[in-house]
Amino acid sequence: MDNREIANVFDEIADLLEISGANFFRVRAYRNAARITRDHPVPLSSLTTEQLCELPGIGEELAAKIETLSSTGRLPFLDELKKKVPSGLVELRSIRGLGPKRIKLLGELLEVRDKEGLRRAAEAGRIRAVRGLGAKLEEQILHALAEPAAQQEKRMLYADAEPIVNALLTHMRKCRAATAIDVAGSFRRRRETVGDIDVLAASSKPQSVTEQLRAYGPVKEVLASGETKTSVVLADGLQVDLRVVAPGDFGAALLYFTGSKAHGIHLRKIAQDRSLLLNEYGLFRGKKAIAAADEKGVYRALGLEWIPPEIREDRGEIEAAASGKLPHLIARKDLRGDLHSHSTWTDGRASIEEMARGAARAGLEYLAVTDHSKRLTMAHGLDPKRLREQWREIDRVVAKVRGIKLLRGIEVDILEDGSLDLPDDVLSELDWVVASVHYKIEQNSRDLTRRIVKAIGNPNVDVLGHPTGRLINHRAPGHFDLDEVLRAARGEGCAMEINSQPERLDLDDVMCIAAKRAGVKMVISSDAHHPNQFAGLEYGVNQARRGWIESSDVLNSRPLSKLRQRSR
DNA sequence: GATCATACGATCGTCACTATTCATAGTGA
Repeated sequence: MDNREIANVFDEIADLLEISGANFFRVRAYRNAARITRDHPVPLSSLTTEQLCELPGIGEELAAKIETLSSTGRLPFLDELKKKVPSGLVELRSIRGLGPKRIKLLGELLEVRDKEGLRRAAEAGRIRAVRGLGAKLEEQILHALAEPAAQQEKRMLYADAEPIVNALLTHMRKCRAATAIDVAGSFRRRRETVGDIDVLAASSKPQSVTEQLRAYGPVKEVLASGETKTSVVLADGLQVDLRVVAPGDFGAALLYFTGSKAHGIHLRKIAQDRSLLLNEYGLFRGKKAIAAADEKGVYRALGLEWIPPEIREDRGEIEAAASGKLPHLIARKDLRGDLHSHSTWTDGRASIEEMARGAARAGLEYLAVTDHSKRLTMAHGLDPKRLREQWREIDRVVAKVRGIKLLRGIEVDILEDGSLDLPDDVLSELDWVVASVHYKIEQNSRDLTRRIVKAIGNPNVDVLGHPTGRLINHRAPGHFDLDEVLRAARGEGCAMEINSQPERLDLDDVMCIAAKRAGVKMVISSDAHHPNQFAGLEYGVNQARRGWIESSDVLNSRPLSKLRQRSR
């Protein structure tokens, strides 16, 4: 089992323990372990018991469970737990108003086992009869059960949320009573998906700000609305949480609501160690606020440099900030070129000339035209003959379009046995070769690892394209031994792509950290199929920043002359 | 379940909002 799978087991245990009424802190220990496991850049199966116990939050008990899972892929403890708790109860957590206590109660008193049982109980009016519950909750439950299932769970892609957030902020900023309006939460941390939108306002008249949100056109439903806190649901299903604080508290509140949760908890612990109290209103010594108005001031008062939101995940950034060793995260302006793009020669929607002009408009100095190879028949992949014809077209565009250099490239398919879809003599004539897996990605880990390592070993290959092949919310990442692939990439001087397509963002943040540790260079690519997709490089940069990536880690932050000088 | 450290047993983040029991428990963030 790899780290992700172990993390999923710990989350499952936490879910089951929670509704079986276990100690709250025991549940939290499992959730914490899940996070640590998921975030760890090295396979836990490669660590000794002592090394596992050194991880903060992992003790003897959890270390033993990690070892059992790594070696056998099973955990008797989980199997036992599953026998005791009906699995249908877990999904009731997605219903607003139902937490562990009430679910346990419903299970015991009304013999509810799943959503269907809950529906029957609610329709029969048996929920309102339970002491502590009432008619309001019963209505709320029926309302939630009537929602289409698809809308309930999925997190929205960052790129899809972006225009919604921008429109919302524009509306909120029209409110005169607010001196500042900003977005916090996972959106501010630039996570690849967002669950809800946290909006923070500074105002001495919270009522006016609350009214501004409630009057927003797209608001479909008001979930809760108090003096300083309001939650609404927009027509597209996205939840918005508004918090209003006094202008003097804005920095502390922004820090608090940006999260992540783990980052905040760690900061508050540092505050405690210094006999201070940190909450959303400020950093206090006794009753005296020593910092609150701006984020930088709060970090400074805790002895820390300001930490960019993208890396606030408690993955070592606080220790780095304490010792002045924060990374200088890459920015969009650092990118000088784009090394993955398509044209109408295969599945792109614009000509090479249009793509070249679009790249120039996006401020890029060079662009690799990397259409598909012949195996990808549905994209009309190129064979050697058509590829050579394409070079003449590239030469024609180079002569015509100023301000951008074009590279002859290919996105060559990695075939099932790890060989490439074009002969070496053709590949060796190209300026830039992206090698990608496009089919049979679901093969077992051993075969997929061998396949990728073999492709990386071809000296013509410059970068591994969208390494895991995942599509967020649609296709799970391919299963391979990341360590082994990174070792091969390091040895062969092959880079890893960070694909900027919003549903790919592949490598993900944790894998970026692993690649950097392994000494592998990266390439942030648009994979643009249309000129308007060069703007999407921003999403790849976001992901890279979340993965602690600096300009020096990224090949296409170099000028073209330096890119070509790299040694293999 | 992990961590700290009067080395066994206490502590683990904090706060707003809602519903119902109208002072408190549960939830959600």
